Amino acid sequence: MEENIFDGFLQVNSLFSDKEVLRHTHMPAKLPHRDTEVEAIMFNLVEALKGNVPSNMIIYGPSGAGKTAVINFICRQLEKKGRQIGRYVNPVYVNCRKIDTQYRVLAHLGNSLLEEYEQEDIPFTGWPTDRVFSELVKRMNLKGGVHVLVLDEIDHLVKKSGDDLLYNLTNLNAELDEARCSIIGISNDLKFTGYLDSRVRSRLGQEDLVFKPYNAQQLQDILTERAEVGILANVLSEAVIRLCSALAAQEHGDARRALNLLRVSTEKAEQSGDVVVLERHVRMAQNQIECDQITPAIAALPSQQKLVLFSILQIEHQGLRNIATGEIYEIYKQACKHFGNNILTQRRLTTLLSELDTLGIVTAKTISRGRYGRTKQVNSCIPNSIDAVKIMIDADELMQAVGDGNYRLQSRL
DNA sequence: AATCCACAGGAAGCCCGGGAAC
DNA sequence: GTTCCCGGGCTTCCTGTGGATT
Repeated sequence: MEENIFDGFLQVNSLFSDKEVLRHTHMPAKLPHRDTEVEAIMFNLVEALKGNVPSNMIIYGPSGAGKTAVINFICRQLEKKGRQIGRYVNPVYVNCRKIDTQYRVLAHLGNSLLEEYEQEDIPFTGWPTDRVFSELVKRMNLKGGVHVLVLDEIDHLVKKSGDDLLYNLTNLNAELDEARCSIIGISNDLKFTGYLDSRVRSRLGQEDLVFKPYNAQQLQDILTERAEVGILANVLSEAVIRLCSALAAQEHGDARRALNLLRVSTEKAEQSGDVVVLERHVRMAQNQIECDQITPAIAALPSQQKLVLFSILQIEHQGLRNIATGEIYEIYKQACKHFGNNILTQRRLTTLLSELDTLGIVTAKTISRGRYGRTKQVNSCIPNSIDAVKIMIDADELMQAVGDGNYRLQSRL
């Protein structure tokens, strides 16, 4: 038979029985260690099934604490039950990190109510916002019932574009006569209501719920349960599961991270032709996950942001750490000249720097050096195994300029 | 205790491209 | 076509500030 490059890989015996189960997007039939949270939310949302309006809620908790999973789980059940008993309950989920302006959230909500009425799509731009809003009201009234609006990562939207949207949405019930709605906000930031107008705060935060991060033991339970379904028997030792749980527990109890770790570790074992997962596979997986996250993030950076990162790396290349904003700006200007880019203001650079910080590519801590002023103290956090400069240059036409720039920091000579 | 550095980061506004409405 | 609106990227102008130094 003719040889094919896939042959060797096909013959490898998979260690998985169902890999999907190990993805965080997979919805298990029950959610371990979240009983009280599920109950609290259900207790409120059951009002929708009785024809009343549930209270608005805010749900807090760090990433990977199961907030989104719990809400999605309940919403599915809610919708199903509603259909069974002939009450129209319509949960709509919006991720405010992806859909991050007032206009787009309203348009998304409006378009999710489209199907049966042959209305037009609300265009992604063009209309005045208040027209989108009244169109949304119209459609909700046409549908009737109770609409449960889930706004995930709501703190992100509020920080970016203020609380106008929430002001309007919490006022929705005053505009609706044939339908009712209630709002569930999900936030990573415990202090996020501080950014809200007091009226919005009181209307939105009728009920709060805080998700605590999972501890190592709870993560272990979650992993064990998923592994029973997703991974073949005798592939995993208890020690491996305990290690994955412990590592993820250090990362503020992130269940998503724990699942990834377990899945990738098993993949690593599979690739090395082993039939059991060992501790070293977990270490490999940890590395892999880190690289997988950061490489595309760097490649996808806008050119100007690449130049900022490039400047930081140039300075670090000279063996310096804890770089000040002014120093970065100095090198950044040289880099712009070298690559023939226009130079942005230092104010703009500050913002770009903060964005790199939130992306987790650098850490930028504002410190005071007393008489020598306040500044950000910047360090890159890219693992050594990644050649960030090469990634950026490969991914960007504007950075293909030839020759070595000779970057010098006057201030530290 | 007062000063003062080197910035942080908010506010407003400009310009542009994309699109709707008239 | 003109005129409206949104949002992103950016500049300008500005006020605020922690703590070493005076």
